[in-house]
Amino acid sequence: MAATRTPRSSWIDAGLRALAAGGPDAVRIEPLAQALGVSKGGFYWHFDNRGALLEEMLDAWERISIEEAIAQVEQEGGDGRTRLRRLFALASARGDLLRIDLAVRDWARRDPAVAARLRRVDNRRADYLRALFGDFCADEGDVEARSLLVGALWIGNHFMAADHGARSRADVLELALRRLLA
Amino acid sequence: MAATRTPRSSWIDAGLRALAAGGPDAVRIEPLAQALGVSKGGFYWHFDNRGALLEEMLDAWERISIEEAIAQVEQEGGDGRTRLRRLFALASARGDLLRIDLAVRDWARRDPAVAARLRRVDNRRADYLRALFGDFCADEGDVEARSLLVGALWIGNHFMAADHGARSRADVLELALRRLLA
DNA sequence: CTCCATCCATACGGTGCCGTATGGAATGAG
DNA sequence: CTCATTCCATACGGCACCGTATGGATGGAG
Repeated sequence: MAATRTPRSSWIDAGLRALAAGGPDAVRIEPLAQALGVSKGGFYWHFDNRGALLEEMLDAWERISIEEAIAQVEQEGGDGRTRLRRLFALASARGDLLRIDLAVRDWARRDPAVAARLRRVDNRRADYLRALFGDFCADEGDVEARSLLVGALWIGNHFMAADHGARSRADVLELALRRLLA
Repeated sequence: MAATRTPRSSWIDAGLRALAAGGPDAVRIEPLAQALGVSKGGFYWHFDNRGALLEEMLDAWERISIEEAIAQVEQEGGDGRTRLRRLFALASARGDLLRIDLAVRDWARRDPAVAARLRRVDNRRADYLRALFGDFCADEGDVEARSLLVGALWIGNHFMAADHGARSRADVLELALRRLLA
């Protein structure tokens, strides 16, 4: 075992940054190498090709996303409502993860393999949401509808650009969230 | 005036198709020409460069989106609730327009000029939503929250991949929509 | 110190696309 | 028919990136 100057993880991290900034088409080897201050020589020692990097980027994203959800579960408690609030706040706080998440979601619309990964992650998150809503909602259909609505609110918020007069987007978001937690 | 074998609109339409299928990076001149069965020779007669095509594509999208909204308004009537239902159904029906819309939304996250256009379109749509919800909602904050929620539901739905057990996505969507129209 | 695994620089050929130049084909006006 | 306008084919130079090949550099194991 010798040293590891620019390990795999460096390439994956840089790739995820590029993905967040410009989508999958922006993940190019030579610019990545330049951003890391090296030449692309080492890249092809770590990875077979560009596709292999994309795969491992998605692996990392999937793992992080699930760990993240588990970390939410194991957070200090509270009832369903307060935990939902904390979840929503934390999900918006990690801006870097959020941007990766949004990029992957758009990517999934074009690539079935990515869509399958997204499905796994979203099913995990949906399970968690169902559990939290189930804490204070009796009807199962209601739980399902509210889970979809908070998910859509969280995602859709970042894909809409409308103004709200005197109110800020955060204000309206708060109003909407309050509706869903009623 | 001579003939117009492959007019501007052909290039714009083809560009919008490519945009819907693969995002802005997928709008390349030479593949577009091949798809149209011509060489790229004519393209550079119509347009200065690739950027000019992207601009005109966005012009067309913006115009269509607003006309589309106006067409909804001038549809045969009904109260706010039924018109909201019709709006939601029609917005999902035009799959080609929907895919362009989603692509533009992701694009807007990276390009401020696109974001400005999206803002114009979304403000128009938000105005319409406000008017419809105002038909049966007294509280103004409630109107604002519901408008954001239906918008987010419509968009977010296409960026989420979760399953819902026995229920189909359409079922849950119906449940969520019913909640918002209550 | 030696040696080997690890990582990097450089150079190369290949590909796909951009934008330009130039000559020509098609089409309606007169 | 004549002719100018409109559109297209082809060829070209340039650029950015991919993936490969090859020869090192670097640093820990022994």
